[in-house]
Amino acid sequence: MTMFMSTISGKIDAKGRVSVPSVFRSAISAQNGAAQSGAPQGIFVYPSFTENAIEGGGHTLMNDIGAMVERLNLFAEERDALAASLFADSHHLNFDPDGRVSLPAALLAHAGIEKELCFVGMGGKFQIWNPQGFADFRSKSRAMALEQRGLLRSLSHAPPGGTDGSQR
Amino acid sequence: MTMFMSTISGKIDAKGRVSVPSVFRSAISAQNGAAQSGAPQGIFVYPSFTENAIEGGGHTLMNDIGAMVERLNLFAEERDALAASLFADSHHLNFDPDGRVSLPAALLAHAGIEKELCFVGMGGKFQIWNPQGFADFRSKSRAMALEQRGLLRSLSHAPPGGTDGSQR
DNA sequence: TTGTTTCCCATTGACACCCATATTATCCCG
DNA sequence: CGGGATAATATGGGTGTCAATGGGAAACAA
Repeated sequence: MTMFMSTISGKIDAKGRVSVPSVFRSAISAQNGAAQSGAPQGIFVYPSFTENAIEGGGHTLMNDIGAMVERLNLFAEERDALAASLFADSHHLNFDPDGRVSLPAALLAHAGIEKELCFVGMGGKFQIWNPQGFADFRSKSRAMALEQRGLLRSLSHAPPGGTDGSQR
Repeated sequence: MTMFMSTISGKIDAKGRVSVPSVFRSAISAQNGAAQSGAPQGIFVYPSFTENAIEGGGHTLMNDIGAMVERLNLFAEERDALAASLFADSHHLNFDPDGRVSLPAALLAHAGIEKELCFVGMGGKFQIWNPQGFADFRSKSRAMALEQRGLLRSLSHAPPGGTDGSQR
């Protein structure tokens, strides 16, 4: 399975375009099953619920979110409300012939992005951050991850590191 | 199963390339199931959480980590933080036709590597160290191992390649 | 018109591929 | 057992290709 990883910085040009890193584009075509030549290529993006960042991914990501909503045992009203809040702020962005997209102004505002930004791989999805904002988030995350090391270790039934127990 | 073992030194050339020792490459193709002709070759690397070293391995290593995150039943916030810590600093590095890779500058900085480095086998994964840093780490490990002699003795019937880290 | 979006092309720079050489390991033969 | 030949690896460097980025021209909207 192909996953989004690494952190790649970029910037928005005078026309509001951003290059989606090529490694991310490959991951997306893998997700979308690049088979269909005429298949609509591009990414889905929406504001992160918990952070000041933009979140995005390929088709499968949006499908998973839809499936999750369906699976929840909610009254029709509640489900509609949830679906609305999930999808209302979501956008499908097409690649231009050079693999660039134009991020909607509302999303840029939510993430506090002016010109500089960075793409952050998170496995099944990715996020787009204001570089400074991500630096802050990262140090917080690292602290949390360290606290959770025991939890991580107990969950990995087949730790790759053998007997030494050190898990990253 | 083939595992990473022994310590091999190398250096970074003017273009930032390093030869991955051939014994490690063999171990990796074994891990990746070299069968697949089109299988993506290369290594996954990320900064060690606990040491000033780079850590790496084959596909299975990253798959295990991904599966681990999937299995976590956390609040979105915690999960994102964890995923960011795990994936944002991870990189997939392709081999050039001669088995070399280019280590990202951020990782080199984390490990304090300029030109000289050494690959250290750790069973299911390996580490890349600044040679001096590893020497220091090893003497510390040895001291610790001595203190734990009782523990070692109780493990003496375990498979070789244990926790003492002595190689070469 | 004016502004916005989409496509296309040009430049730059990084990286991948290829080849050449040096060093080491392995094996065969004398 | 030693010498030499052969293969495999490590390392250095030249060059072509591709990704990123900026800007211009054509389609489209208001």
